[in-house]
Amino acid sequence: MKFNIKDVAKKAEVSISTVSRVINESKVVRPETQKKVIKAIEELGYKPNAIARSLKVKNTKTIGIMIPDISNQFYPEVVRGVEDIANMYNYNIFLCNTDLDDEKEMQYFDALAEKQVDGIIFMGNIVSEELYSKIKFYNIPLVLIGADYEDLPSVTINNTEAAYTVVKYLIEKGHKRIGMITGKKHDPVTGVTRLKGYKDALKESGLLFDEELIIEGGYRFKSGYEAAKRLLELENKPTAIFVANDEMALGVTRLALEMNIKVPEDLAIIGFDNIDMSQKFYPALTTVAQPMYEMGAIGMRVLTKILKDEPIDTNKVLLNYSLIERESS
Amino acid sequence: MKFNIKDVAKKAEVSISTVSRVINESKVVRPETQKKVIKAIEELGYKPNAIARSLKVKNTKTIGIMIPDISNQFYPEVVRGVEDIANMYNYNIFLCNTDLDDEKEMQYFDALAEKQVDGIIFMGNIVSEELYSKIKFYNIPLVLIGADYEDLPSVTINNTEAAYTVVKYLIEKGHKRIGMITGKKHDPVTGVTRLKGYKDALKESGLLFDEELIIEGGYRFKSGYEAAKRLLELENKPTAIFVANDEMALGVTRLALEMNIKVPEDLAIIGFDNIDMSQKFYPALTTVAQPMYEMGAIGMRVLTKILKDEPIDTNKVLLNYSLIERESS
DNA sequence: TTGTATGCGTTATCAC
DNA sequence: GTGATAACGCATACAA
Repeated sequence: MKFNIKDVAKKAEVSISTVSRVINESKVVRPETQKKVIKAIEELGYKPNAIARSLKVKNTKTIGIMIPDISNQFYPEVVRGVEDIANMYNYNIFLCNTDLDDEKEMQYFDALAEKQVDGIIFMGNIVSEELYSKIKFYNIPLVLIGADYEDLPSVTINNTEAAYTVVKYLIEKGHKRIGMITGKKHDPVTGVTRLKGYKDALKESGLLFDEELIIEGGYRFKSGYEAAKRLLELENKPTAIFVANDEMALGVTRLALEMNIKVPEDLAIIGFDNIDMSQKFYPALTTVAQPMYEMGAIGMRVLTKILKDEPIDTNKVLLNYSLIERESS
Repeated sequence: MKFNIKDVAKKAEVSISTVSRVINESKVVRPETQKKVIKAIEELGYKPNAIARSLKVKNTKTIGIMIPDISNQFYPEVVRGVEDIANMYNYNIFLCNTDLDDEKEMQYFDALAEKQVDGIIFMGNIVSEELYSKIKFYNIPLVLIGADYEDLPSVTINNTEAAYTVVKYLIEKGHKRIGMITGKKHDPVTGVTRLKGYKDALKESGLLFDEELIIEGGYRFKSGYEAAKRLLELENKPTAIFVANDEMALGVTRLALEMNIKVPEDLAIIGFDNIDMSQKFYPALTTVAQPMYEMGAIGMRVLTKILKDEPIDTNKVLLNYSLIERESS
């Protein structure tokens, strides 16, 4: 039931080159013969074998996307952006969940390389040196989304500045004790940068930094819930909490609801990411919107340009974030 | 910078067959020569070309997964299940978002077929006849998740029974007027089946069916919100609403919160799916848990069995759902 | 405009 | 235990 180009050639009474030509829409073939061939193709239900083709043409029209975990709220949207653009340019995408695990990242990278992907979209908190040197060695086009490293092409937002904006906004609203639930302290993208923005804003406003108000979170809902509990048990409680991601911020909101704390009157909460649920929660969460779909779409667009050897203006794209004011602040 | 088996052979001073043997861990090769070859491989940083290999061995260790939309709450979890098992058996997966669009489904199917995937995991509300005949014609192993059609292998839950259980539970709690926000009326999996369960429970309890209490929803948050509004504007309001999916049920909850309606005292709400957010929302949502991760994992496991020509007990797997009682009922 | 022949990087069959 | 060599299905340089 599976035919190849030879079968088509025989059926259409032409050579395989001619069949190949009509498949690849070469202009040179006579209309009549083209018709014959197309007829044969349809009658047999023939489909070209992309594997064989790839072997010859040395590209696979396939890219890989490496993300921490598709079942985490944040990533599906960027994957969607990648996919829509990939689809537009006739690429298929390999999905790889790395769980932020170095070893898994290496394994997937190898697998993608062996499967001859034309390029890779990478999301992860850090790029290990080992991975970096592999990327260079095998010379596989790769673009980073949401993180930045060395000379690799990337699309990101300015995290420090965004955090700064948030805290500044809170200060202007009159808050003097502002708590923060951070990402992992050593995480260069959601951890250190956002904390730095927080500190910058405080300093600029002449507020002093109080270590007690900073709690390192673990990104998940529960971790936000528990960090908030600690913050609210302080004698000198914060009147506002800036949380390094929405998932945790929703955990904070949940706790406030349970404890009958009025949001935003008694406690203002601001998150980061603008995940889908942040607007659906009650009260709806004020948050920093990262243009997730766009980050994916633009990342993929950059990749296609690299693949087509088109010149790119910058290989460091910085996208705009925006503070979305909703009910929690 | 890219080497092939020939380069390795030359460097190790053996034939390419020998290199191939060590790569594929054939037992027959002498330890010393094996060492030589491995050394050469490492020195060159050689990676076998999986495309060329596939052409020869006629499998790609690749499967495709077709889902409506990865950025919709429900699917990432099942994709995760698929991926984890796929990974275990050394398969990579092509991700395809179909948006429930027939044409896109066909396009992706063709693309996957051309790329010679070994099998396909399919999620969608219905299987079009055209798609079905293609599946048969090209004879590509495919398993359905969350839906069922003809003789195709599938993994599902008993939707009618689950809906029946929900409504029965509500009736036992004393509710007499129970509203329902359904899926699309013609959707065989979330639409007709769940509505049937609702009707069955009513009938069995001697309650009469009131058309006015049924509203067709559109699956999304907003659609639930608006359907609930209509339900609550009725003179003879329902005291409970059964919603065909969580996303919409959360919309209902949001409305209740805004309208200061006490949940569950004045209005009980029950959803379907047990998406991640349903437990995080306040009040937490009572819902029917579909074992999403398991559906993906088991679906993939069925697929691997088919691919290995192992016997499978049934090609129709029916998984257990469970009613998770939380704060909204 | 069409056909013949070669090779893409592997694996597998057969000798040796 | 190892090495030649013929496929796998296709695209393409070259010949006709």
